[in-house]
Amino acid sequence: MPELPEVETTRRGVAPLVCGSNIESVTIRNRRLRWPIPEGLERSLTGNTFLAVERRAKYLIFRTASGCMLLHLGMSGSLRVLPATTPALKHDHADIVFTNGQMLRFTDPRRFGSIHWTEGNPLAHQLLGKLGPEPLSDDFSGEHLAKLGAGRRISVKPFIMDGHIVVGVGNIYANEALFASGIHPTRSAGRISARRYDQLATQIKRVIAMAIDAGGTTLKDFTNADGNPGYFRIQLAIYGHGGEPCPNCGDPIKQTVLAQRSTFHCSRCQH
DNA sequence: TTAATCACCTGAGGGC
DNA sequence: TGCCCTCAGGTGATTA
Repeated sequence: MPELPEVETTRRGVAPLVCGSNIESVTIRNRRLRWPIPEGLERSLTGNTFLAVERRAKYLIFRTASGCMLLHLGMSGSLRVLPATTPALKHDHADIVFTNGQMLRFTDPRRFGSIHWTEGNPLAHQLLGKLGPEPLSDDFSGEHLAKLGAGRRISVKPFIMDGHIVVGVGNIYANEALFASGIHPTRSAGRISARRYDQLATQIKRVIAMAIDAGGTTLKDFTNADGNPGYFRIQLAIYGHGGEPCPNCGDPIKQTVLAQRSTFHCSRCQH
């Protein structure tokens, strides 16, 4: 289930394989995703060349001379570069075929992903324009969290998962960063000191950077551009360890539901 | 304006 | 073995 590190891993895997490749044809088998794949995407892409593959939040931006394709992997989406003759399977939604005999294939069983086309500035697209800073950028800091959290009653976990606050912090990394910071996930965003927000921002950066270095997180659905799983799961301290001893104090890790998401915390270490 | 909830979707896993 | 149910998750839309 792609979070920001998985998307970045996908970008790094795909970019060198598709940049500079000329698009010969586009096949859409099933337009039904979170939003329907736009009619005319085939016409917009065919004959073009991918100039660059960038990322903003969990969106991949495929730049061409005439516009950009925006792609979100959703919960279960994946991109692979394959020989153009590879037979399609049930959940293969789109193939972008290059003149060099390769193709970029988008697969998404749960169909939470999406594909868009824009001829304007992709960063100003309605889905990207109002997003918060990238977690690894200098714009994201404890000061930023403290400023936006002031006066807010919302629990800190859904607060840091809100893309308008900071992008790319999904459920797994929110659990891990809060545990590493010693902050209880239900604590109100407006009741956390500047010093603790500094710790939290540092831990969010650390956890996400580690996951990117490790190639993403392996859960049920994620494979990178080579079709191989990520390797971060073995380093998860708390996510998925409900009932097991806390690695710090040995107390059992509690599993609850907060804002409709599985939440893991240690009552002794987090407050 | 803020916070909570709903809706979308399907594979995996467990119980019977 | 097969059926049924529950769970998981990101995020925009809707509701309170």
